[in-house]
This record gives sequence, C-alpha cells and structure tokens, in this order.
Amino acid sequence: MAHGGGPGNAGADRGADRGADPEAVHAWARLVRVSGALVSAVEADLKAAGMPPLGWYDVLLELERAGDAGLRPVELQARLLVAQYNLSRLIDRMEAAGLVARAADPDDRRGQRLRITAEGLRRREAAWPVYRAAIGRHVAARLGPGEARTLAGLLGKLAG
Amino acid sequence: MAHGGGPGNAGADRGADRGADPEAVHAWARLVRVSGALVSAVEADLKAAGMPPLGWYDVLLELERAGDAGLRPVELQARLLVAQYNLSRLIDRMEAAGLVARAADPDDRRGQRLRITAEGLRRREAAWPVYRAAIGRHVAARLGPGEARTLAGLLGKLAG
DNA sequence: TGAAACTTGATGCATATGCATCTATATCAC
DNA sequence: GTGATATAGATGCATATGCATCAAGTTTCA
Repeated sequence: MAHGGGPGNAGADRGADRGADPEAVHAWARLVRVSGALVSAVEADLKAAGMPPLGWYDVLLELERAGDAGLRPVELQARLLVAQYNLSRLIDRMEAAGLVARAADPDDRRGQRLRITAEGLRRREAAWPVYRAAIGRHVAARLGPGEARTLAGLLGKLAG
Repeated sequence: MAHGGGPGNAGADRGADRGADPEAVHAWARLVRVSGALVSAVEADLKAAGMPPLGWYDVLLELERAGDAGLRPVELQARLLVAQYNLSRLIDRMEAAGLVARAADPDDRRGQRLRITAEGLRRREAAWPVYRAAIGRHVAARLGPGEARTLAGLLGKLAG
C-alpha cells in the first residue's frame, strides 16, 4: 500500500496558501491516496492469479510492441519512468525468469538490445485478462467512459 | 520513479475488451504513470530541501491533528493505508529520529498511543512550505482550481 | 589525433518493503 | 470462568529500492 494521507491544512497560514491553491492541494492528496490504493489492489489481484507484477507487465508490453528490433534499456527507462539502476536489476530478474533476453547492441558497444522471449510473450498474454478484469473492477466499475476520458485528460495536463 | 506504462491494447481480442472499456484502461494507464511521476518529483523536492519524505509527513500531520490523545497505530494504519508491518517500522524510524513518541495505551495493553513530539511538530511545520510549493509547481501550475476540483471528484469516485 | 566530457549500464552498500509468523492481550461462546 | 478465536503490534528473512560510484564506450572539439 502506498503512503497516502493529506497534506496540511494544519499549516500555520491557511489564509495565505502561497504556492498551491486549496483545490490543488486537495486534488493532490486524493491523487496520492487513491492511486496508491488502486495500484495495491490491482497488484494484489495480479499476484492472487499467479501473474507477474505490474512493473514486469509494463516491460513485457513495451518489448512486445518494440518487436524484433527490441529496445535499449535507456529507451525503456524513459518510457517507463523507472530509475536506471532500478531497471537494470528488474531486467536481471526478468532475464533470470526467462521472460526477456539481453543482446549486445551492434551499433553501440556500451549498449544492449532487450527483447521479449516467447515465454515472456506467453506470460504477458496470460496476464492481460487478469489485468483487464482488475481494471474493470477497480476503475471501469466506478467511472463511466465519459468520466474516464475526463480523468485521462486532466491527468494528461498534469503530466504536462 | 514509479513503474508506469500502459496496459495492453496489444491484447489479443481488442474488439471484445471484456472487463474494462478502453477509456477506463487509458485512464488507468495515465493514473499510474502520472501519479508515480508526480510523487517522485515531489519527493525529490522535499529531499532536496532536506525535508523528511512524504510518508513521514503524513504520519506527522495525522498525529498533529490527533492532538494530545494521540493515535493508535492501527488507526493510523487505516487512515494512511499503509500495511501494518510497514507502519510498525516507519514508527521505529520516526521514533529513533525523535519525531514521534510511543506510549502504552491505558485502555488496551496490547496497544500503544502515538504522539507527535515538539521536534516532530517543528519538522512538519518546516516541511509544509516546501511541500506546498512543490504541489504548486507540479499541480496547481498545470490545473486551474475548477479542474483540480473535477479531478478530486473523479478520484473520489474511484476510491468508492 | 587525442584528451576532456558525456552516456550506457552494472554494482556494493544501506535502507525499505513484503511475507509469514510470533507474542501478548482482548473478546466471544459456552 | 475457560477454552477458542480474534486483534494489536513486532520481527526474521527474502527481496526490492535508492544512492553513489564505477568501468567501458562514445562524442566533441582543439
């Protein structure tokens, strides 16, 4: 479970809330709390079904989309917004599990190309119905398509 | 940085997206990615200013609000949505840092009452301007008050 | 060309998280 | 009351994360 909780309206000067209006503070508090709870819930659903965690899924999906060319770790890093050292070890684990393969990059001898293995493909495909159902339960059941679209739009602005 | 990335439209049967409509899936993907990125960014801002991490802030704020009576760990756990074993050790660290105090609960000898210390109070107060500025930079600068309110509302529905 | 600066990815070490389980106390059913 | 069950909180162990730094390769530019 994520840390949640609300930022402070207990701050001394409520009247002069410099730096963030109260609506933004409230939205922030909810964002942290709700996203943490939902991620935990979905993660638990995946685990309960014997599926790999979300982070693994994301890697598998990106590599699947990248196709035969594979991806450089540094590209994957940028897409998934994970820290470099973190990705390095995530790939270690996934490689050990046989889901991805590292190969030398012919164009840059510092680098690698990562590719999904057949087994990795199978695992991602097996995970998707479970993942989709979890999203259905935790998101789609609570938000209509219009609301979901609005939410995505607002989050997009936040990502700026 | 959090794991981000999108769930699969690479799934086999795109036409029959049982369990979650595409809008929900998209909103979910954005939620995970954006909230992760923002939490990382805010956390980095706090750290850069020498302030305690978000999780600590949340604990301090709840305890400050609870006042003299303090809070039971189990209550804090429910409010912050953290796992029990996790909170137990978070409190260990914060106690070691002198920001919170554990005391035996007079009404339940299994339990404790947690209270914020004077130093904890000072730390939380010192952190708030930094935290507020971070929220301002990362949220308020990108969302007007009306949008922030809409976002909070949608997230509230998601929390259901 | 060749030295300085930068990029890519790995890794040792400290810290944090998750899981299972444990102890102690409280509550419930009888 | 007493035994069964539930709840509060801690903890050993495995795994994951963050930080700093490193080695190897690439780019830049005098």
